[in-house]
Amino acid sequence: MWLFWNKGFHATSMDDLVQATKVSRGGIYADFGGKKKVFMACLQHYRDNIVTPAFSRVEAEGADLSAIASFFEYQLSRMAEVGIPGLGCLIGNSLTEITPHDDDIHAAVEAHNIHLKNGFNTALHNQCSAARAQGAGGHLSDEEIEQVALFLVTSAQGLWATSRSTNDVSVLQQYAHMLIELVAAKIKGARI
Amino acid sequence: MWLFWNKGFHATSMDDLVQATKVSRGGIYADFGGKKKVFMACLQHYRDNIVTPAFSRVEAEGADLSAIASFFEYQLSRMAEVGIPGLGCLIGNSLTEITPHDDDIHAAVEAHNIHLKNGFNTALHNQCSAARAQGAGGHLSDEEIEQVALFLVTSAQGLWATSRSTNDVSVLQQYAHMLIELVAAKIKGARI
DNA sequence: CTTGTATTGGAACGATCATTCTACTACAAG
DNA sequence: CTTGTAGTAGAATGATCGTTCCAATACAAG
Repeated sequence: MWLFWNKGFHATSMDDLVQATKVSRGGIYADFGGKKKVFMACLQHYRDNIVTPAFSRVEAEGADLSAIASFFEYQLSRMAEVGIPGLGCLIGNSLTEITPHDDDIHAAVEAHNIHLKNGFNTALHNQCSAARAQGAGGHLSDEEIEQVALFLVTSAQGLWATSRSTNDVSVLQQYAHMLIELVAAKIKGARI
Repeated sequence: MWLFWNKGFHATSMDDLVQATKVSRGGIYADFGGKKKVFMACLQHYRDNIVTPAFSRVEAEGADLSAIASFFEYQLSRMAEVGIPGLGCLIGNSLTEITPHDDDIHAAVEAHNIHLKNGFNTALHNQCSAARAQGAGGHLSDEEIEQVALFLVTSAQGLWATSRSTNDVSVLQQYAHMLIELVAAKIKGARI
């Protein structure tokens, strides 16, 4: 998976996979059936083992905007850990490299985006409810909240994309902080 | 250029280029010297003929936030024109596909990002000056303005990336509108 | 018409690609 | 030990890749 994550689909050869996995050529074809099948399995593995644990804080019961902030900060810590420029997001990378030309992968990417959107959506609802309870704004319609959720999904794509080219982590940190700050302002109902 | 823009570097073959450009194999090698050279020339051509004209409204004398909004709206109109999912941004696509593995292309991407950041930066300065003159906020430090400019660059990457996978233009439109709205609020100095 | 100069289409080359196939090995079960 | 099963390494294959090369063509200059 790390190979696809780092180099992309086209630039990763079966030889690379054999060498990296220590699994024989025959074994890979017996287990998966082809390069694209391996890639699809990696996408699933990525969602299960990378995205879901990281996103769990947003999907937790009662998660609010601070959980969303925590999610982005976790991404940043991972980026700093791995080094910058880094891997970005496997699904985000696939999105630009092959999504327009392959329906299967397109579907996987779409499912992932909807997954993120739904998580953000409920957390934003919680945040708005809490804000209203405290008289601190939170007066957003369901439609507005969904728009903010979609805004966060696209923003995450921007963050991941940029993490593959910049060599300055602080740029990404400032981006994430400003993102949360602006969304918080939107929820508080700062006059716009 | 359209081939690279649509399919990416690795998925575009010299045969594709020969067929698309109606230029003979020998001609391409005589004029450029190799596939990567062609690609670099395409990057330059893209910056000169696509990015610069579109970005001119942001770089125009006295451009302000409305010019930035106009830039994003122009991007959206192009996307709607070409169809969604679309091409995204050639440089944004290259960023995720090959930037971490090729110094030359990395440098070209960085130069492009700095180009955008500087344009946004001066436009934001203008907007802040105008806001202060009208007593409508605009009290951002130079450092804050630069952060907002970088925020816009990364946001643009997110918009372009998403435009390659979604088939709903309205999602992108709402993203752009919210982006401008949030930045406008930030500049007005909405209590955050 | 005869040159000189580009530019062409396409063959040819070696490298690499994804995929298939064929021995060969390891090892548990009987 | 024999047998069955699973997994191994790696050769073989046909396709495609980027690149080089060359004979044929086009065409302006003389």
